[in-house]
Amino acid sequence: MGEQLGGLKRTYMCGELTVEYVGKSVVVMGWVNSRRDHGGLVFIDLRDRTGIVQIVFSEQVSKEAFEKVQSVRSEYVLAVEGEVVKRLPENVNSKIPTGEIEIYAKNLKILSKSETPPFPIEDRSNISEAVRLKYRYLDLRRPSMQKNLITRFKLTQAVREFLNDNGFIEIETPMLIKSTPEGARDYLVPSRIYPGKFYALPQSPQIFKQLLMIAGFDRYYQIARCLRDEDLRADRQPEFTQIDIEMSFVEVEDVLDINERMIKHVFKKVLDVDLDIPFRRLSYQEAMERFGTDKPDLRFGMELKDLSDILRESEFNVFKNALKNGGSIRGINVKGAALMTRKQLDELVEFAKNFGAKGLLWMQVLEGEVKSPATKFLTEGELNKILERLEAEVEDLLLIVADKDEVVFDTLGHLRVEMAKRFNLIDESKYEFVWVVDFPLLEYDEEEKRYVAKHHPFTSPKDEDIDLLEKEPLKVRAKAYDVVVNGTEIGGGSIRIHDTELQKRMFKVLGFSEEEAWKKFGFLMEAFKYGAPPHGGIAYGLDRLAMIITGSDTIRDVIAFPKTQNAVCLMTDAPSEVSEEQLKELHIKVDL
RNA sequence: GGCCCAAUAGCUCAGUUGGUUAGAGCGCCAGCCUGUCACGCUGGAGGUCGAGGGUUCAAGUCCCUUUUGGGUCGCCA
Repeated sequence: MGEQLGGLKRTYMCGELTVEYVGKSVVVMGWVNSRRDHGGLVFIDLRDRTGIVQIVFSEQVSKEAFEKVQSVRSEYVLAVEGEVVKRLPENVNSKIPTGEIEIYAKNLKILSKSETPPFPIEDRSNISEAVRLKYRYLDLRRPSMQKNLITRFKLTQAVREFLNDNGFIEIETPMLIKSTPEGARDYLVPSRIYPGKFYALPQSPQIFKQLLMIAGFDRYYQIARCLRDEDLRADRQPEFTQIDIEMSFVEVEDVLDINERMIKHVFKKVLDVDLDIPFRRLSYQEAMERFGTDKPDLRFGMELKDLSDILRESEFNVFKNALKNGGSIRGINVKGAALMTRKQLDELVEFAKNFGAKGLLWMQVLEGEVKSPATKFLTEGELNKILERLEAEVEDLLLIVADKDEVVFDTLGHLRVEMAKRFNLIDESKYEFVWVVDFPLLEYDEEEKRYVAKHHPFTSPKDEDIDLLEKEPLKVRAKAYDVVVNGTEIGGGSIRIHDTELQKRMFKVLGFSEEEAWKKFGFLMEAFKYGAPPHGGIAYGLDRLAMIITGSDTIRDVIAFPKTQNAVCLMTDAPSEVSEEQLKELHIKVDL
């Protein structure tokens, strides 16, 4: 059994001891990072969240402590009382901040023993995700994970600081809410009191924040947990956190402006990075045409170029069909990549097919010739114009896709990023922010055979496009915006509809009958009747933002207890079966 | 739901064309060591090769099924 503290007080954290403390009697507490036993002399590196300090045990200092330390092993929890001593110059460890001093141990308490941990508690070993998640509390003991969670904390502090100073009020909204159509699959919670009825867990506080605006809170924020029952990715967890913000009496520019200032504040506070504001702005249309995506990575060029006009008269069937079907022909220029092998090129074609492209046309621009499966189908004039349009030079690789616009953009957009990664074109030290604005309000859902909201059904159309709502729904642009950094969408929002009539028209376009709309969103429509201010806001993916700021590859590394790709918690084994009694109480029969 | 990668000692991995008793580094255990800090030296323990089935004289290795972890497309307003 471990010893009790017995009144012993910690006086310093391990990482804060420096030469300034030489001569002081101190008490430190922490975990054994490592033990180096030299027989007559034992070194222990003691670790807490602030760092590591070396403790020296020898018979001369304390026979009792020296004898006690013989049994100490990795990850034992110790309290050490001793004197801070300056190390001899030849013994200084310049790799750690406390490396100029050490503690001569006079008194040792073994507060807790530890079995040998399943993996070493250090940053340099890369342990499989499964083992890390099963022993998450040990994984979180590693310095890099501690740093990540502390950075995340600083991030939320900086956000709160800014919003508090700018008149925003933090308000909580319910977790047990009404299930509404549209959007992601809900997590459901059965009601015990009302057999057969369910609450939903919120996908976001969207409707509640709008109701808070109607209630007159004017500026609201919340760091809110959101839940969506959809398939996971490196940057998606079933539960995640949003920085949720809403403001009254504002237009698009007002929202963008205050958010730029907030992001600038946060980056300064957390990373000491000075961002230039205002951020660049791109319309959705322009983002798609130049980068093939609505979340462009602006740290490098390689922009898409439209070749349709050049190939208008082409006899090549691939081009002809694409244009005939209302599509386009576009390409990118991968500088200096011409010398790829045939196998690598074939792999690129396969890569392109992932995004629905039927093929990918490559052109190797070589000294005096262009190697490509397409050259024989092109006139010399066409070829030269393509080279000119893509600013091709010797050793460049041109990649061309002809298809529906949607497929062309998606394929080239992904190829652009993939090639930039392969050829190391990305400056990792940069933060390239951009607002993508003027999103389409609606898109057509082939499965459901109806229009669906691209953002959400409360998003306001642009004033000048309102009249197109019924006539040409796909042409209506929204007062919606996303903030993108380095190719990752970290936040998005919109100015909302605050008018009952317009909201009704919107529901109608979405294919809801009056009754349906009223049944699902009646409380909101009702609220609109009593004086709704113009309002809008934004929501950030806090986890993604933390991922960017810490330079992590996955949001799991900035979440204390994440789930696997199959939405399982390996530590607690959730989800799990529940007792018959629990099910009975909820009037639920499991049908497997 | 589709596609791709991985699974061998506690951890990270190697294991050739199917062929003797499955290896390495780290960790662990024991002994030695008063200046290490990825301590060192000597010795030792440790394996259901993810699981099931098949082919074969013989399977970690080939085939099928399956489970788990990861990546990705669909999906995620």
